[in-house]
Amino acid sequence: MKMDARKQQVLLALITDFIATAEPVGSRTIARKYTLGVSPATIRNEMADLEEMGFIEQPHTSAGRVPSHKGYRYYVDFLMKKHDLSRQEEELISQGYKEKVRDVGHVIHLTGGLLSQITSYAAVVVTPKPIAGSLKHVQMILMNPGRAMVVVVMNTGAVHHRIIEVAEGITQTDLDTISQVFNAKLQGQNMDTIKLTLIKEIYFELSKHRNILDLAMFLINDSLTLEGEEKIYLGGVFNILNQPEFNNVDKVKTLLSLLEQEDLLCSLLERNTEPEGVTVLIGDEIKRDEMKECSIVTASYNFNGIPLGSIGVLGPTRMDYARVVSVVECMTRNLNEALEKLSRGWK
Amino acid sequence: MKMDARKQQVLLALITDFIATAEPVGSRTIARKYTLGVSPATIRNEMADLEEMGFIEQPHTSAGRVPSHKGYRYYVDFLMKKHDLSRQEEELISQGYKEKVRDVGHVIHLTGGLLSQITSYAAVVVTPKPIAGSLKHVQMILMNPGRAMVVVVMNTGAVHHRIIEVAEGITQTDLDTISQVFNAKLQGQNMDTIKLTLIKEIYFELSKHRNILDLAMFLINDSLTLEGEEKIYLGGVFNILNQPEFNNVDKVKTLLSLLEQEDLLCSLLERNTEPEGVTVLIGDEIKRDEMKECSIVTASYNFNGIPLGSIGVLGPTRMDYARVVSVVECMTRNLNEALEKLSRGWK
DNA sequence: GGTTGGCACTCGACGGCATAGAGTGCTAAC
DNA sequence: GTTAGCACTCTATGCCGTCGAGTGCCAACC
Repeated sequence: MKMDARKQQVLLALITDFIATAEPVGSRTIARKYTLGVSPATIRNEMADLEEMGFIEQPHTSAGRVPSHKGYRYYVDFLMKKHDLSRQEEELISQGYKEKVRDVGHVIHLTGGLLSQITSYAAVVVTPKPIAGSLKHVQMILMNPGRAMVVVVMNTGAVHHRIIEVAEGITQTDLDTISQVFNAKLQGQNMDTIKLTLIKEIYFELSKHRNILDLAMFLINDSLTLEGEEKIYLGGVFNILNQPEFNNVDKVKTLLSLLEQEDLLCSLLERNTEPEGVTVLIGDEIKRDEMKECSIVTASYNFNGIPLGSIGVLGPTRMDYARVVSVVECMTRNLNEALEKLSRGWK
Repeated sequence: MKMDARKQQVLLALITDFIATAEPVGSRTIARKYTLGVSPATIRNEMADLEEMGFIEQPHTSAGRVPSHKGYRYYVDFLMKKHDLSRQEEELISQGYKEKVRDVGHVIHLTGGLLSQITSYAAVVVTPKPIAGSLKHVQMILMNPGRAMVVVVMNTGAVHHRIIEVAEGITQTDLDTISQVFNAKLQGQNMDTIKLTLIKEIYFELSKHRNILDLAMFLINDSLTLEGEEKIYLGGVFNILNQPEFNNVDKVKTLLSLLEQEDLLCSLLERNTEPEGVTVLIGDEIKRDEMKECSIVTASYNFNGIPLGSIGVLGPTRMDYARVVSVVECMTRNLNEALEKLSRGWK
């Protein structure tokens, strides 16, 4: 069987209607609401074909049709017309970013809030990976004998810190020395370079301070590997409870228990394959049984061309893809700009 | 009408049973399951009295009785027997804190996770207020012309940072000078003292650097007032969806939308009046209509005797108060110890 | 050959009804 | 003061019949 223009029209009408109403769509409804110029009987025939092709399915014999995941996929790839955001929405977004921006974490939070507010679905935003960006400043502070705090500032504006154990004899002066060497040698380098090529150089430089050499090595190997420190912003979860597909407490429960596993959420968001642009994952494409009735729309945001993290929207498979994709695109642009501003200064 | 010993027995039995089963409790049930030595008819009479006194109520004529908020309050204040935690639970908690502790934020996260896991309700933990504790180190880093990052490290191990705008002409050397003065003058002071008494001193000290004086003043007034920066850990929300009182999606929705308002949650947790020990807020005592079917058990944790923040458990009014109070007490103790360790070093 | 109207059939949603069961309050007896 | 008995109330449950939306198929039509 071949997909022709009229089948596309019917599929488009059906999905559009289902997204709007959440009710199975019958042939009569399509004939009445969408002017295809044919009778319900004809549409019934087309629908039977579409069902055979796997694009739509029937919850039960005497109900209308509902899009399948394959149907949504076809819709997103070929049929969907992105409509531009309304004046009002554009306004809301740029207004949100007008606010005085304090730091990266703040911007992330802001973005998540806006995203869920505008789309009425749940928003997920992953904060920058520490390895992204380059090192701006390292400072070590002796908290009390045997314990020091390492503070690392990245050029992205992200600040990471960690408490480490040091030998009892180490003084703040020793730590200052190390900090200075680190700053001199490592400033402006990105994390990969730091780990791979510069260990030797520092080793040499610090050899005159034999007593603190071990500490320095320890620092490089342990403290600066700040991996697994991504944080996540999750907001607007109550939004998706407004969706009729979540009027069942059990479904809400499985979804919520999944959303509380931050690391899992991170890995989901990082599956956006396209470097530029928006990725849409529909239903079982997420490869998680608990989310087979959900879809995720993600995009990654950049800083100086390096992908820092991702933003995403999570909703039911019956999500308004056209709108959400537009919003995510727009938000990514705004976020990139905001980060740019944050790093370069305003005027 | 006067509360006598037998009325107390009946009330205790009724509340115990209701907490366990979530079903209205009838006179027959109490007579059968709890050996009070009297017949159902007598219990019926006592129950009629208790209802008149406002401790219990009837959902409808032909149902058993259910505790009122007043009843729970009486239970918590006078009847409840705290049972010690089981060997297994104690184990679980201390095991959780065995893990290598990285920083304050990490401990907070850990605590929240354990709390929700053990109680099977939702856990809320407020991170330390920046004003608590004393200043350990200030560092200013020029990010690019006109923008600097201020990093403040507290003796509690908390690290706060913020980006500020500075005059274009300011160099890193200028910032180092300011940082040095700040550190010399402010180290070991708490935030209140800093704000109130030391401005003058620094003003004097820096007067030789006229050009950066304005910046210094700005910093003190703006950047160091890190208020409103409390973060919150919220976990185990899906737990309370297991409670039968939340099998209605509407209730879940109102609760969730409330829980997403972090500032509101903070203010709820900070209502724990008793400086030492556990505070229980029952139903409408929370003074929030959306939470009139919830209770909150909170306690505040300390560092060197200063209250830093609060931990809390949120569940339905039909919560197992005895158990939760014990757990919160135990967790507070453990958290205090962990913070102590974090600040003093292990051995 | 594609399109259309007609018709029988299917299946879930909804409302009414009867029944069962739990629990109470009252009364009279102990 | 306590207890047993009894009539009464109210909800939950399950069963049915009806209604309506929607389909699939068939025959007629352009």
